[in-house]
Amino acid sequence: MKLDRLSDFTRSHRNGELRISHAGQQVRLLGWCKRIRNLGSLVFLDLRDRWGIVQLVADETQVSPELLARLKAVRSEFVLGAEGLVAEREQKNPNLPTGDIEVRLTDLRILNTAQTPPIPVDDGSQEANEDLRLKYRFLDLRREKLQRNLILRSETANIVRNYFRRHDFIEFETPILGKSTPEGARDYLVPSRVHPGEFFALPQSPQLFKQLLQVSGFERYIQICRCFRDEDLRADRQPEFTQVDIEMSFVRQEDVQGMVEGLMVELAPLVGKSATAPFPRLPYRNAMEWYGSDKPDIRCPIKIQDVTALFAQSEFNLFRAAADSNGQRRVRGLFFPSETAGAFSRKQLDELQELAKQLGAGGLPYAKWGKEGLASSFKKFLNEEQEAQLKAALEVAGNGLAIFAVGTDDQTSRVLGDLRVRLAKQFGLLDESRFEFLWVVDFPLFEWNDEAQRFVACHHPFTSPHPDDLDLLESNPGACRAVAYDLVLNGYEVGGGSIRIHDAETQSRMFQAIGIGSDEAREKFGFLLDALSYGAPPHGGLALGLDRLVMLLAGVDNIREVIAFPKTAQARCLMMDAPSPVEPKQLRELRIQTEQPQQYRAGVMFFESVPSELQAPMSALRTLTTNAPTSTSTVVLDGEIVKVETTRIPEL
RNA sequence: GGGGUUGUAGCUCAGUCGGUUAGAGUGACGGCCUGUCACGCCGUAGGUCGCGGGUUCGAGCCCCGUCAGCCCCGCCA
Repeated sequence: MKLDRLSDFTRSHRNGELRISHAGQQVRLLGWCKRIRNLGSLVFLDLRDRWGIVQLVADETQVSPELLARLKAVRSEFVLGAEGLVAEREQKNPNLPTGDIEVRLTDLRILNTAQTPPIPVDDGSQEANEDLRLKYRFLDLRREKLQRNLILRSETANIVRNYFRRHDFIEFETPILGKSTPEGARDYLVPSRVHPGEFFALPQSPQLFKQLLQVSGFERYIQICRCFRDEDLRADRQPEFTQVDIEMSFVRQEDVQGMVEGLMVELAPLVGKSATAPFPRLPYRNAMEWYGSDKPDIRCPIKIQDVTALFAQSEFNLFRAAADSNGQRRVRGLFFPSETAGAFSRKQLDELQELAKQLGAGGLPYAKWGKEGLASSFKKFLNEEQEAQLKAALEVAGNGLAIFAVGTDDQTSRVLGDLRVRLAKQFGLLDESRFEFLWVVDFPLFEWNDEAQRFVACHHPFTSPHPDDLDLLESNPGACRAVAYDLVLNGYEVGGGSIRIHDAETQSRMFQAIGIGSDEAREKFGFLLDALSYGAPPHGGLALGLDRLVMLLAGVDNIREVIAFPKTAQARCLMMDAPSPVEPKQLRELRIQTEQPQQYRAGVMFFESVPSELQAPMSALRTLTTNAPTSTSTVVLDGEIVKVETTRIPEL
C-alpha cells in the first residue's frame, strides 16, 4: 500500500479533547485506528491517540468514492491523519467523553499500515498472557491501562522532584560503574577492558556516594536513580529498579521522617486518596509481635495474641510443650470475627493448612465458632472453662475463626503474618481502598547469619547504632538496636532509611562487629573511613522504592505494570531477548573465558561450542537458523565453532 | 537452589474414562449492509496440542525429562 506523507499536516486538536463546543470546526487529527465499523456505504472509525478516542465518519453521499475506498482499506492500528468537520452526532455515546460529536471526514492520510497485532491492543479485550505482552511490549504499552500507569509514574516523579527542590535539596548523579563491596545483595558486575580481570559493580544503591556528599557539605541530596541487585525476583522486585534516594545533614530520625511524610501527603491526592501526617510509629518488636511482619498491613486491625500460658496445664501435648519451653516456643493465634470465617468448611480449612505448611508450619490448629458452636482441631482438650479463657484471650465475641501457630517467634510470625492479611482480605476485614502509612522503627542493628556464622547488618553497615545500645556493639550485638526506619504502606515496604554513622571510630567498630577486620575495612572502605575523619556532619536519609510506590498508587499488585520495559521472573527481557551471548572477540578483549560453552538461543534451538570438524555445516546451519519458524534472534556464528543440540539438525 | 501452577488456532480458552476427522468465542480474510460505537448477517482460511523421550493396539489426556511464563520459600545490607 502506498503511504501518505505527513508533510504539512499538523494536528489541530487532541482526539480526547473534542467536545460539542467544537462543533462546526474543521480539525486535523492524528492517531491509530482502534476499530473500524464498515456498514457498506457508511463507515465509522475510532481514532485513538494518547489523549483519547474520537469517532470519524464518512458516508457515500458526502465524500468522494476515492476517500471512502481509502477509508475502507484501513485496518486496526493503521496510523492515520484525518481532516474533517466536527459535528453533533445523530446518536450519542454516553460511554465516551467525545461521545456527543463525530468528525465528518473530508480527507484521510494513511501514514502507515500495520500487521494484525499478535496481542489485543484493545483495553476491552481479555489481556494476553504475560510472556506475549512482554515480547510485544511496544504494543502492550499502547493500551490505555499501561499508558495510565506510566503517566502516573511520570507525575509521581515530577511531584517528587518539585517537592525536594522546594525544600532545598540538590539533585545529583552518582556513578553507575562502581565498586563491589561485601555485604548486601549479589552485584551485577561489569568487566573492565583496560584493567583485565577487574570489574565494576553496578550500584545496589548510591549509599556511600550520598553520604560522601554530606561530608562535602551539600546538606540535602536527592537522586531518582536506578539500582541493580542480582537476586531472585518477586512480583514486587525487579533486577533493576528505581529509588528516590535522599540524604540530609544535621538531622535526627524525626526530621527525615517528617520530610518524607510531607511528600506522601502530596502524592496521595494523585489517585484520589489522602494521607495524614504524622504517620504512626511502630517499634519493630511490636510489629513482629502484633502483626508477625516487619511491614504490617494495618488496614486490618486484627492482632496476633500470645496464648501460650493458657495451655500450661493442657493435655494437648503440642501446645503444652511450647508452654514448657521457657519462652523458646510459643503458641500464638489470630481471631477473625466474621460469619464467613465461622462458616469456613472443612475443605477450606484443609487448603488453609496446606498454605500454612508451605509457610513452614507443621499444621494449622484452629478453633471455629459458628452455627454449631465450637469446632476445633483440639476440641477434645478444651473444657468449658478453657474455651472461655481462650475466647477471652482472643477477644472472641460472636462467630469467627481462630488459627494458631506453635514454634519459635520466627516460625509463628511467618505463618500468622501471612495468613493474617490473606484471610482478612478473604473475610472482608481489610478495607482495600484505604492508604495506611506507618513507620516501623527500632530495627535490630544485626541479625545472625547461619550460613556465614556471624552477625550481618540488618539494614546496612553504615547504620548508626541506637545511642543507648552503643556498649552492646561488642558485648551483645544481637540486642543492639539501630536508628533505622522503614516506611510501610498497605503491607509493602516502600522505603527504608537510617541515621548513619558519622565518625570513623564507630564505623570501625561496626565493621569489626560484622567480621570485617581493619585491613579489609581499609581496603574496601578506606575512602569512607577517610571521609569520616575529615569532619563528617551527623547525617541520615532514606530511599523510597519508586516502582513499588507507583504500583500502590496505581492500585496494581505487580511492579511490571508500572515499568515500561520490565524483566521476567528469570531476569530476562523477552522483547530484546537479553541477556544474550556476545561475540567471541568481545570476550577476548575482556579476557573472559566462559566456563560453559556459550549457548546460542535462536527460537527454540540451542547451539553450543564444539570441535572444529563440525565447522563445515555452518552455512547450512545459518540458513536453518534464519528460516526457523519461531526464530526471533539473530545468531552470530562468525568464526565460532558450533554444534546443534536439538534433533532438528540431523534433518539437514 | 526448592515448591506450586500454566503451556491446545493470531489471541482467550474448552477438550469427559486414553478411542472416529481436536472444538468454541474472538481476531483475520472475503461478501452483504446508511447511524454504528464489542455493529449485524453470510462465508472462508487457520493446529509441531511448548519441546524430547517413554508406556500403550492407540496419547492433547498417563509416566519421565526439558524449556518458557506466573506465584511463593530461600535470597533481596
